[in-house]
Amino acid sequence: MQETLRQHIEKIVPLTDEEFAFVRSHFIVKKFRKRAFLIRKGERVKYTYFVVSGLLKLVHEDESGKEHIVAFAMEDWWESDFLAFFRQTKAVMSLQCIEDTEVLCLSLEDYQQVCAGLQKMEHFFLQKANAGHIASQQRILSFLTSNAKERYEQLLNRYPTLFQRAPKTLLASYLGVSRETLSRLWSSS
Amino acid sequence: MQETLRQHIEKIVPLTDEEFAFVRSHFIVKKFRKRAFLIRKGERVKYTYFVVSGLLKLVHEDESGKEHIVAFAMEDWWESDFLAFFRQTKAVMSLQCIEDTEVLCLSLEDYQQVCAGLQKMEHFFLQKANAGHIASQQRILSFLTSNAKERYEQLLNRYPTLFQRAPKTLLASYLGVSRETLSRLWSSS
DNA sequence: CGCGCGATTGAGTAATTTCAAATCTAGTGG
DNA sequence: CCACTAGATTTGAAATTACTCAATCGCGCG
Repeated sequence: MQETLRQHIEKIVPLTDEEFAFVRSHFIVKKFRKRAFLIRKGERVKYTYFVVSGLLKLVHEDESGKEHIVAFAMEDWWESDFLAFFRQTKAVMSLQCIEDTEVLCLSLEDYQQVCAGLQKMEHFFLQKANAGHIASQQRILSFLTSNAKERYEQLLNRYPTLFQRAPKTLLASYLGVSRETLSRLWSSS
Repeated sequence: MQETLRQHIEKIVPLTDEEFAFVRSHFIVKKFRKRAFLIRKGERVKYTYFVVSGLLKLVHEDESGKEHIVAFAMEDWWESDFLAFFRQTKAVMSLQCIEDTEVLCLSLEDYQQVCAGLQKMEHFFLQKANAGHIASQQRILSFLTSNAKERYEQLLNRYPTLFQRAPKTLLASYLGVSRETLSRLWSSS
């Protein structure tokens, strides 16, 4: 399982065994069952998570109790309520398992120690943060320029397995339309 | 003008005069008139920009020629077509002046040299990238959970000067509604 | 076999868009 | 200082799109 992490990091920065051991020592492994919460809104956000296997949803609940999916997270993704994590405030969103999931957990303190102890890792996280920023901007762009059907196709192109792994209701929530509308768009293509 | 940059950086990492001189030496100053383009879609993206003064829009044009505003950039903001900048590919978006604007330009090579030459600066950019990622996620969240009127109020709360500085058509485009709809929401509050 | 969850379908309603026309405003030249 | 024009904003009305709520369908699991 730690091999997943190592390969993931080495796509960006090569590590010696010793260096990886140092990095690895700051993470702890956790396993969660389907429907379990890694982060609950209102609570403190202890970790940022690297997903080894499984599928998660980052959701925000509005005043009327409706759920909105801000992001999915699958193998090789980092996820958290980043605002709450970095600022050490209460979570605004929840992070919940769609499937049984295994993650590597990194606390803010450990994150800082890894960055401070190994210059390469700060570089790695910079690359990841930039990639995350870019990905979010792409998603904003798709909200502005594409209708729900096009967004649906883009999503499935990028992450074909989601179609099998997540109920359509959740995909609709991610795309920002009702499940009924998604269903209708679906049949009309 | 370079003082603006220094203060901006020192909000996150303190710099000696010498260190700042090193950083500063990698930027070049440019001034643009209202309506001028810093980045044109289809062209190479040479720089990431730090806005010293003025106001910019990052826009994407869809197939039908309609403009969509991905982001505004004002004093103290960093902006670029980051995907194209980091990957050194053709711009998908354009960056254009809404007002006369002064920027500090940083090429990818200089960006890397600054990071490599001064650990603190890599740390600075990491903080900025994380902040940018978080801000984009907040915007996605507002698309999912708020209607156009609420998004409009949130925008004006966060950036009150935009109301004076940008034509309403552009605000509408940023919010993802037609200018007519924005006008109507506006009068009904 | 029947229960329950997810997905679909239908009908009516609400919100948004589009296109067109009317207003308003700031800056310019006379 | 005023009239004029270009750009920005507002308003109106019809058409489209998406939403809600309710009912139905389909399928896997106990």
